[in-house]
Amino acid sequence: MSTDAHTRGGAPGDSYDPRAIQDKWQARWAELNPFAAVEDPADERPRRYALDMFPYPSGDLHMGHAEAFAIGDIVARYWFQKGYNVLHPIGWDSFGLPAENAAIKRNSHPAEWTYDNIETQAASFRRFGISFDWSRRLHTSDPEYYRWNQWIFLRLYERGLAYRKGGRVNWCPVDQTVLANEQVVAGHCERCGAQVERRVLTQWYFKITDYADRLLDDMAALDWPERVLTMQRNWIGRSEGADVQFAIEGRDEPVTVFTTRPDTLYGATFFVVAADAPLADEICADDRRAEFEAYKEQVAHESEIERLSTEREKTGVFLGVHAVNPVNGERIPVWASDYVLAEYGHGAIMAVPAHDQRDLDFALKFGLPVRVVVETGEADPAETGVATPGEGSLINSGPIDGLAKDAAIQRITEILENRGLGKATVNYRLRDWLISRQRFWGTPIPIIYCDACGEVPVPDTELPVRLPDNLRGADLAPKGISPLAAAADWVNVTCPSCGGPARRDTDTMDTFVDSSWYFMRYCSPHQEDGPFDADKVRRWMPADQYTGGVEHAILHLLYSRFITKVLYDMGMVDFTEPFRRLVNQGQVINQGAAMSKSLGNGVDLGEQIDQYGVDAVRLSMIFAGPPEDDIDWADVSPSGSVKFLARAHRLAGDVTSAPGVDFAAGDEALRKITHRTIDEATQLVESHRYNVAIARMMELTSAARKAVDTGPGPGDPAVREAVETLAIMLSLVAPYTAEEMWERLGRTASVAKAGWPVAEPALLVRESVTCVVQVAGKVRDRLDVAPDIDEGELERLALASGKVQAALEGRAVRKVIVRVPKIVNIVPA
RNA sequence: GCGGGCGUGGCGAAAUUCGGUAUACGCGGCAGACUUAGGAUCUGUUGGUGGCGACACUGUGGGGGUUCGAGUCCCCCCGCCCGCACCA
Repeated sequence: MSTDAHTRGGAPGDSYDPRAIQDKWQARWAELNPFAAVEDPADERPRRYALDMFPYPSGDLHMGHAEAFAIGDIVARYWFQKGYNVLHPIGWDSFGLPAENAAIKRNSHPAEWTYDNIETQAASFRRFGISFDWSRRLHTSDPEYYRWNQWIFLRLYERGLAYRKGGRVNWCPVDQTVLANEQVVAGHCERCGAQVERRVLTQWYFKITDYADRLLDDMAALDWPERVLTMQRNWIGRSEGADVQFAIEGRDEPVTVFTTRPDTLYGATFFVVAADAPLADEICADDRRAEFEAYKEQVAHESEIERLSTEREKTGVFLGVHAVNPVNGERIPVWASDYVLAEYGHGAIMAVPAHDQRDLDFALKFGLPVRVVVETGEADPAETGVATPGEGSLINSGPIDGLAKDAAIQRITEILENRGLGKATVNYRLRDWLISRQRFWGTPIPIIYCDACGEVPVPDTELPVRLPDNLRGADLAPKGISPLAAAADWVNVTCPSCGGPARRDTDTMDTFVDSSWYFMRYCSPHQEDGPFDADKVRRWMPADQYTGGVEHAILHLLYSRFITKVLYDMGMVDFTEPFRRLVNQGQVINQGAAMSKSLGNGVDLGEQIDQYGVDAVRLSMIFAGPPEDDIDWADVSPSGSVKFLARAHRLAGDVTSAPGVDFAAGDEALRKITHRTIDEATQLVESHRYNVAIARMMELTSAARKAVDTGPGPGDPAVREAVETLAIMLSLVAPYTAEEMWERLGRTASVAKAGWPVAEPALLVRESVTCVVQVAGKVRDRLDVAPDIDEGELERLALASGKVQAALEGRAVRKVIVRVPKIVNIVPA
């Protein structure tokens, strides 16, 4: 017999050996399959859908995955314990660039790397003890999955929501593909960090802008973190205002500008066109051409960083032409500048320097006039250099003089509309979703180009358009066009419409298309005649909780909401929002910084598990703080978690009463603690304060220990009740230990389905409570009183206290506030 | 600059719903028990200052306010984190 510490203080076999327990129960769970969702429509238990953001299969699971899935698993396991019919699926977001890069490097096919990693992660998930329904596993790179991406694409195409257009797009020079606006962060590629370039290309788009208002309005009903909702709101960027037409001298067509302040139209003293907009080129006067071209060149070469700096001085050139203010006929000079964005609004603005800081900066730099048209009571902007964008009454503005801002906006808009010179309108920052990618490892776009028929959709019956399997290694190296273009056999097809020679689209879809509906596929993952079974989706969706990282606050979550609304409009689903509640877990960091190779502060999940066991790692993550807070692994004590779990485990071995014993005969003091713990822990779990719930479990553990050692003893039924309660509650975070405890208690697996305990109200009643007695707001005494003590009696007791009298120092009592039974505050004169 | 969030012991954090014992629970520290030993385990203790002590004073970023009573509500300020960033 070894002198191993764990064997002291208990019978042989009492040692807590996480690894042995893990191996044992992993095998048992594989047989029991306790977490399969039940599809039987006759099953009338409440249904719950616990959804986790599915992983990308890059290598093994890491600490971040562990935390996210541990949190999601608490919710799922709690619902299982409550007896609900729970859907808790898992799959892989398995298309994407890293697989392609790995294939190039290893001279192999992306599928090899991808599916190897999926197997690695699947094994790790099983080891990590997550309560998945493994029968629903899906991979977006399977043809059985991506054929439905293509099917959904075609439905959008039919509805005019998928369309091709030419235009300036974001191009990542490293990944050699275009990017959606959402994938450009501060001018850099969201994935690889390279500085994004501009290219003019014809690409496929999804018309998400048609849904801008619904995407905004429907947020009201979502139980999501405020910051995510705010980010989405900002991203959509709705602003109300008016389009106003300005005639340009020498141009037949007027030019429209968007403004949120049509009330300041009389204050427009110049006009600015985005330097890189075609309009600037078109209207530039001959004698200004050279100067303009030089400026355009300069703008084209400045880096994003320079461009984005708000500190930077304004630049621009006069284009030698004039615009005419539609309301007063005034001629104002037209300038070109890079502070006006070609992509937003109409790429041109009316400049009102008195009431817009950017316009004022420009006016002061180039000596343009400043005219105040809103009397705000502030100093003259031309003098101070500070624009006055606030409220006030209109001046120098003809028919709208004297009106307040809102009335003025309304009036001037009417005038413009009546004269056909403008109209009230809404503008959005949101752009359509660019989904084409010039890469291989993704869903082929199901479109064929025919010289005779043009753009022809692949018929549904010919789906899926499979990726060719003869491209590998260097064939996939980025060339600026899709590697698929090199697969001549694949590209050249006959036109589905006329039978003539035709070519496939060689781009693949953004992988965010794959992930924008996978949560519906989980409801019927093997469906062969559609993306999902509508009845089943109606039954399970929307997801009750969605757990994952905040990095998807805009991209994935916005796209998923959009696709859901499109499917709703198609009559395929009966809900308009896919995720009721969203939980963003914090990051796992180490020593104050994100884990990174360059810092050398990485923590390996597998090593942590080897050292402390799965349960201790999970417990440490959950106990460290609220789910949304970052966890600094340097502040966490997994060995402390092991200690606690070993204590709980030992307790289960100490219980000597038989399973099924009548708890009512047990020690009342311990029973009260148990039931109070049940009551509090239940509320805590439901309000997602898992760290506090664990604190309550620790207290129950200590109470049970005391009862065994120095109280009613290990045979008391109350001890069994306490330890069984502990095992069930612990099963949410430490499933292996809980299962082993359950078995040691003589119960039958699985503890995961044992049923969440219910507190008996009679045991929640307190015999006495502590009443705090304050004098002038300071605590002077504590009294043990009956919970139902009456006010007069409590006041009398409080005043009778020697400590209170001492604190009063003979002063008269002016006032006594009594809040039975918890507090008495005595206010001296 | 705009928007969102936050600030509590040596550390991670409780208490914030609905104003009512600030620091639960854990880590770390200190002391003790059991030990050949302890980096195991168990027990006790642990905000600060003063006092042998019962205790007293003080304490939730700073300042002010409301209240019998404020970590919690209101106003101002300071600091930190996140998002957006010339969006007309």
